[in-house]
Amino acid sequence: MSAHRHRLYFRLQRTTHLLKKAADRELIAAADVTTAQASVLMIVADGADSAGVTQSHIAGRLGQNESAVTAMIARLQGLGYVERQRSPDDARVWLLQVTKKGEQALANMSKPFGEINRRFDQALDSADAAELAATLDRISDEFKNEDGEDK
Amino acid sequence: MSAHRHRLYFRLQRTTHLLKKAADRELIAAADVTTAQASVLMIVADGADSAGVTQSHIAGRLGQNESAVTAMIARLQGLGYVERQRSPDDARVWLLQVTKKGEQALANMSKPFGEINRRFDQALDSADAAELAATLDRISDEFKNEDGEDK
DNA sequence: CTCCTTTACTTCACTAGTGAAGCTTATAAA
DNA sequence: TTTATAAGCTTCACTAGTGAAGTAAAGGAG
Repeated sequence: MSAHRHRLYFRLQRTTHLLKKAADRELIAAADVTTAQASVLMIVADGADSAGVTQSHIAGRLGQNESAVTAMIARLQGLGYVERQRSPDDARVWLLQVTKKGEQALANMSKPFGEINRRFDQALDSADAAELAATLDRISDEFKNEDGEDK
Repeated sequence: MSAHRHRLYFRLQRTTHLLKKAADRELIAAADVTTAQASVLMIVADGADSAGVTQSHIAGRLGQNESAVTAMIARLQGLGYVERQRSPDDARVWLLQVTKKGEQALANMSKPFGEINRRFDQALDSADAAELAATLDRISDEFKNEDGEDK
């Protein structure tokens, strides 16, 4: 009954929504990307060593459908932040890479993200932050399992 | 640096997204409403005593724009879950009320919500739940302030 | 009483996601 | 080898939000 008593679903939803709204404003102002675009861009940049990241990898990372990634990559391509080319090994998959313009956008993000994190740390002390991260991971584990990739 | 170290923004986003996805599936199956619709319906039902709830009240509660509420109420009206009539005191405002069909939907929600909360409680003990609620409220307070109504 | 600002809601173009259905390419089994 | 099944991506119709711009009614100086 604890979750019900604390209305955890609604609190989580509302807090995350507020945070996204604030973060989107700062990111758009400073780097001309949304937070959703930033997440994808960072995942692509992360796998830069491995000669390209696939769309299904991104979907798995974010817990989203592949159709969402298709649409997002189309927007990022349109903005000139990522490029894609067919994998030589598998004719179904696209390998994604961040363009120069994408790198620039990533660089421009660090300041607004720093600002967001500063505000986070203002609301939370170090122990709270660690506790929150652990709690969120436990909830994710509980709810990802219906169709959930991990890793 | 604590927030950064724990990638709190991404964890919060991902966990909330996963949770919404799971909750939407259960709610749609059992009550034929989405979680977003459920939130609004519950707020309208909450203010049932006061002869009607305004749209801006809902927007303030959820931390959303009024334009989002306009669209949502239109959908809920189309589904037959809410009704609205002009306030006698103020010709600008609509007073919202839950219909019989809406009450039925609310009744049908309690089982799936119970299920969601059961899974929550499986991942979290009682102390974690209280701690999480408090932490989320602190974050909300920190980020709602740019254009934030409270109450 | 008029003018000005604020409040309540709407409209529009846009981003961002879901789930179902479909296409193409890989892969494994008979 | 054929053939069935799975994997990677796409398309479609839909929900749900943002922010900017607009309309109409209320309220508060002067």
